Formats: sequence, C-alpha cells, structure tokens
Amino acid sequence: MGEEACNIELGLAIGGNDYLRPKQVLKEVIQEDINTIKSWRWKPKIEKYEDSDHGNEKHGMRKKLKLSHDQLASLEACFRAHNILNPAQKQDLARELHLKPRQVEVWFQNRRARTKLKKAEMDCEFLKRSCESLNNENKRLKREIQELRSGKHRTSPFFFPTMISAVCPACERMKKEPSSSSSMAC
DNA sequence: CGAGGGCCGATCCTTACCTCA
DNA sequence: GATGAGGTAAGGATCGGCCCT
Repeated sequence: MGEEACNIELGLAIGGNDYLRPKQVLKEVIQEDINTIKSWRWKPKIEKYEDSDHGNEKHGMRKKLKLSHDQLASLEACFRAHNILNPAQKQDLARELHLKPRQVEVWFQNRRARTKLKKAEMDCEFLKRSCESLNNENKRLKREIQELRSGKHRTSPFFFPTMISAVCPACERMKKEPSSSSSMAC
C-alpha cells in the first residue's frame, strides 16, 4: 500500500469528504504529539499478519480488501456472463485483476448469495402486495355478498337471485353447480 | 469408504456514511 | 458550524456442513 493510501486511511490528504478518520486509528494517535502525528506514516494492518488464503485470522486483524471500480466492473461483467466460474476462468480473471483466485471465488460466492437474497426479498415483496390485493378483493366481494343477501340490491338491474344461491353459505365460495342442491353447503 | 475440492448459508468484521447531541 | 459517539448498510472474508468425484 502506498503513501497516498496511507494518508487517505488517516484522513490526512483528503480531496473531498469521501473518507473519515477511523476511530481506532484516532484512538491510537490521540496521545501523540501533533508533530509526531504529522510525520507519522500509517502502517497498514494487513502487513502485520501472515498472508494466508485460508488462515484463521480471528485472533488478528482481519484484512479487508476494497475492490476498485474497474475490478468490480470486470467481476460484474463476468458474473453476468456466467455466475459460476470454472477453475481456468477463475485463474484468468484473478490474473487479469491482480487478485488471488480465492478472492475471485469468494466474490462470486458472495455475489451469488446476495443476488439470491435480493431476489427472495423482491419475491417476498411481490407476494405481500399480491396477498394484500387479494385480501382487499376478498373483503370487497364479502361486502357485496352481504349487500346482496340483505336485499339492498333487489332493485338493481344487476340483481339475480341465482347468484346468491350459487354462493355457498358456509364458505362463501361459488358453488360449482349452482342449479343443483342450491340450499346445501359445499 | 475416506480424501479433496467446490458451493452454500450463516456469520464475522471492517469500512463508510448518517444522524444526533 | 464543527466534532465525536452511536447506529446502520455494504461487502469482503471465514467457518462448517453438504455434496460430488
């Protein structure tokens, strides 16, 4: 990691307000003399730990990579083409993006998982709306039945007694054959 | 049948951003 | 208005289990 990245992490050389000074870094340096702080160079935590693909880093600081815009664009494009990579594709993509194959693999795993989650959320939302709409329709039809039964619409040109007898009094559903056994529940 | 590798779901953890006092 | 604490979302990384070869 270069000096620029270090400065960005510290919040020292900021062009805009894209980055904030991390609290933990601030805590570490708060006791320092201001001159020391100015000359201090942030040592990336990543470099303090063994570079391992699968190592358990629970007892150390877990490194977190921030993928660049270009890397993300390539990964996205590749994901759209095929959301599961074969080993050769993984190797090629990793080499092209200067990432480890494991990182590419993890990115695809997370991408698949989060795509699936997103889809599930959208499906859920759609079903909720459908359910809500059906409930409203159900209420409306029940009201209509009630009104028809109470005779409110006897003067209406849309009133047909056979329609009432076609509705089961028990479950309030339309009977399959309204003409036969009209007084019985289905 | 056991080993190895890949995928998935759950979870951890860092980072960036937002809100509020 | 500036600042710091706390909350939250996003997303990279890890773990354990399952399945397949």
